[in-house]
Amino acid sequence: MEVALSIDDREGFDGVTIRAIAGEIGATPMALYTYFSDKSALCDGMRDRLFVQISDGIVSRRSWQSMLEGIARGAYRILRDHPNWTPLLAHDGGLPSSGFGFINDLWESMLKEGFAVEDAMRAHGCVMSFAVGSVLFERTMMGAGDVLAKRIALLKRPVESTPGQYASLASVAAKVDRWRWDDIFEPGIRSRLTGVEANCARSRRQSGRPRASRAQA
Amino acid sequence: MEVALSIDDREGFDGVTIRAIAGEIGATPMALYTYFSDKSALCDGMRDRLFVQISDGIVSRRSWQSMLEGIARGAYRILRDHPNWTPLLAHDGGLPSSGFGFINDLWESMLKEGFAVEDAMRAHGCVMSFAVGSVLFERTMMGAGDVLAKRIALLKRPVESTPGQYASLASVAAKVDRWRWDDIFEPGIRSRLTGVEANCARSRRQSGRPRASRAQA
DNA sequence: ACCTGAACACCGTTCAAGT
DNA sequence: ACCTGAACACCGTTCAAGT
Repeated sequence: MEVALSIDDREGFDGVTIRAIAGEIGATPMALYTYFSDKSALCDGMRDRLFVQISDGIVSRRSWQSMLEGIARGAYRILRDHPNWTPLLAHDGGLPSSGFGFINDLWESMLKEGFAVEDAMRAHGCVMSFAVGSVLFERTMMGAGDVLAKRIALLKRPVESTPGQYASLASVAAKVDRWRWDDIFEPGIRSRLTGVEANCARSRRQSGRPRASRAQA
Repeated sequence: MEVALSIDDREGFDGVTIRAIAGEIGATPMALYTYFSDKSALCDGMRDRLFVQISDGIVSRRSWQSMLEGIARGAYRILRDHPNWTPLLAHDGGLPSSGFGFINDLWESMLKEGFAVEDAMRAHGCVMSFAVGSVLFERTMMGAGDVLAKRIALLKRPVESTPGQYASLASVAAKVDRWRWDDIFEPGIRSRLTGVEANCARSRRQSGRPRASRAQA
C-alpha cells in the first residue's frame, strides 16, 4: 500500500500498475493477488491509507470543533502535499472503513452538543467540501504543474496570445506568482468553522436542548 | 468529444478508450489521432466540453453574483447528473480555454464592483470549492453507487457487522435514505453567496472605493 | 490532410503448476 | 496459503503504406 502511494506520488496515478508495485517490492505481479482481489480493491486500500494519513495529523479530539478542523486541515494539507493522490477521491467506494471510528466519534460529539442529524451532516459537509474543493479549485484554476512557473504560464498563455482580450484574467495572472494559497485557504476554513459553530448555537436555542457537556465547548 | 463523454457516462471513466470511441463513430482507432495528439489531449477536450456544458446552464450574466451562482450551481448539477465525469476534475491541465471568456467576465465584474484581486479569488474559490467539494463529499461519504440503496448499504454494513460499535454512524445511516442532498447543498451555496457579498461590501467600505455601477447590484 | 492495418510495448487478469 | 511463469485479451501508440 505504501509502495503504491509512493509510486503514485512520483509517477502519477497512471504509473500505479500492479507490475510496477511488484517490481518495487521484488515479487511477481501475480504474487500481489494473494493480498488484493483486483485493482479496484487495491485502490480501496490506497484510499484507506490516505484517510489514515489525514486523520493521523489531527492534533486534538477533545471537541467536535477540533475534530472537524483537524480532518479538514489534514485533507487539505495531505492533498496539497501529494497532488497525485487526488484521483483517489474521485473513485467509488464510499468512506473507507478506516474512517468509521473517527467519523463516528465526530458525529457523536456533534449530536451530543445539540446538532440535529441533518445539521450535523450539513456542518460536516460544509467544512469538508471546502477543504477538498479548495484543492480541486487550485488545480482546476492553476493547473497541476509541479512548479509554480508552469501554473503561471498556463494562465498567462492565452492572455499573451490574444493581447487585451482577457484583461481581467491578465491582471489576476500577473499577481498569481506572489500568492500563497494558504492565505486563501486559511481565512476560508476559519470562516466555515465559525459559521458552523454559530449554526450549532442557534439550533440548540431553537430546540431548547441544552449542551450535554460544558467542558467540551 | 460528445461520444467520449457519453461513453464515460455509461461505462465509467475507464471505459473511455480510443478503441471504444473509434468503434462507436465507425472508424479505425488511428483515425482519431488526426484530431487529438494523444489521450491526454483527448481528456483536455473532454474537460473543455464539461466546462462548456456547465456554463451553458447559466441563466444570467448581468452581475457577478448571478455569474458566480450560475457557475457554482452548474458545476454541482452537471457533476451530480454525470458522476462518472468527476475524474476529469482531478486531471491536470488547468482551466480549459473554453472557460477563459467566462472567468474573465466574472473577474472583470467583481473587480469593477470593488473587490481587491485577492479577495476576488477568495470569493471565487469559496463558492466554487463548496460546489465541486460537495459532489466529492457526497461520493466519499455515501459511495458512488447509482442507486441510493447501495449508498445506504455501504454506510450500514459496518454498523450491522459490529452492532453498537458505531452508534452515531448508525443513527445517521438510518436517516440517509430519506435525505435529499439538494436540501444540504441549497442552504450551503446560499450561505456562501451571501457571505461573499458581505465581504465585498466590507472591502468596498474599507478601501473607500465606490461601486462602479449601482445598476449591477 | 486524412485514413488504414499490422505491429510493439504495455496493462490487468486467468490458468495450470509448483511449494 | 503463497508464489511462479506462460498465456490471453485488452490498451495506447508507432510505423509504413495508402488516398
